[in-house]
Amino acid sequence: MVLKTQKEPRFDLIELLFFAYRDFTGDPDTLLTEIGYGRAHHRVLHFVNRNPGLRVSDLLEILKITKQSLGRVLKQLVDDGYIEQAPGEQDRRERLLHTTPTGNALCKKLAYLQTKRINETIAKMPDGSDETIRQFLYLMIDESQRGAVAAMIAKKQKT
Amino acid sequence: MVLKTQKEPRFDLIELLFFAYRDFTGDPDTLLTEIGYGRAHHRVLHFVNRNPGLRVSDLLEILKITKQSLGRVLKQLVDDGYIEQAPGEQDRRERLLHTTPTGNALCKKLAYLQTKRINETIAKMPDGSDETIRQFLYLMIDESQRGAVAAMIAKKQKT
DNA sequence: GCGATAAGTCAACATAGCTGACCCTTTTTG
DNA sequence: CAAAAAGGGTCAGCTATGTTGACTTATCGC
Repeated sequence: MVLKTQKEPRFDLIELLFFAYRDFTGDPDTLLTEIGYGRAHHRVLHFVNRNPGLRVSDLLEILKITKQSLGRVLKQLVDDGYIEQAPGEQDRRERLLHTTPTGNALCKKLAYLQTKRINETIAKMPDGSDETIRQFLYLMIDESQRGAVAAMIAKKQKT
Repeated sequence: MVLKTQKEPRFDLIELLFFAYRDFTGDPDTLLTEIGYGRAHHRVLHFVNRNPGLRVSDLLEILKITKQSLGRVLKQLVDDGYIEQAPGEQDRRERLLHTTPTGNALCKKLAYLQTKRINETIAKMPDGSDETIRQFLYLMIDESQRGAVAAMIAKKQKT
């Protein structure tokens, strides 16, 4: 008897993930385009908003992009008054990042669009689905990264 | 009493989706980079493989990109022998697309990587989670698009 | 004082999207 | 049947976002 090394390809979940993620990011994309920003700006704004006082090098670690790539979008966000930088108190080489009230407002607006889609989806599903979905997505993350993600999510939501 | 228009932002699911999708696409990305391809090639190869005899305009509809953007990657895939084009029998203006055996093999290899992650995840979850996840992802898709996605997934898996 | 670290910057390049303007072939339509 | 429409291809140029590599400045820690 032949021993199969794995079941059939899960084209269903592969394709569902593709289309679901496309539409999930489509909502904010529309708004961002209107103000001349892209998805890169969204990511920076989001993670700075969620981690006030973040160091530049920590942000690079989260986004896994280079200093030069970050530099371009971060400079725009700072110039446009969405993000501010403050020297670290202990270590004055650091530029601790945080959103301005305007930046926070934009971030909330973008999060609202995505939350709306999520809430509308979950409202159509049986009770308890929420936890199953969270668990699935969490376990889809590289094991080495799960701790950091869990820590960020556990933070109080300073909206 | 103030009536809230919505619950708090779902930062947990927003962030889980971001990181899960990043790692989900990271597996094939590594392999693709080795052969000089990007995620754009993967998408074209995947959808042609899943929909043999697809017309170019149908592919544009699925990917929602322009003819010119598609042209670049499609040309490479054809030149490299992963995809072939055949004139339509009824309408000879059409160029019906299908993968070659080599193209199918590459596609399977890439699908294997993603399926592995999915299967390992689901193996850690309670029975029945599978259906909840499928339902969630399906409902996250724009309502107008769901029919087309469901139809594609329902196809027999000619791996 | 000196090497390491945090951050910023300049230049050049690649990928993958876009618009606009054309062309060729084939089908459809008046 | 001639003209319009449709399927597909291609050229040129632009934008967004990622990459390397090299260098500067300020500050920290030993």
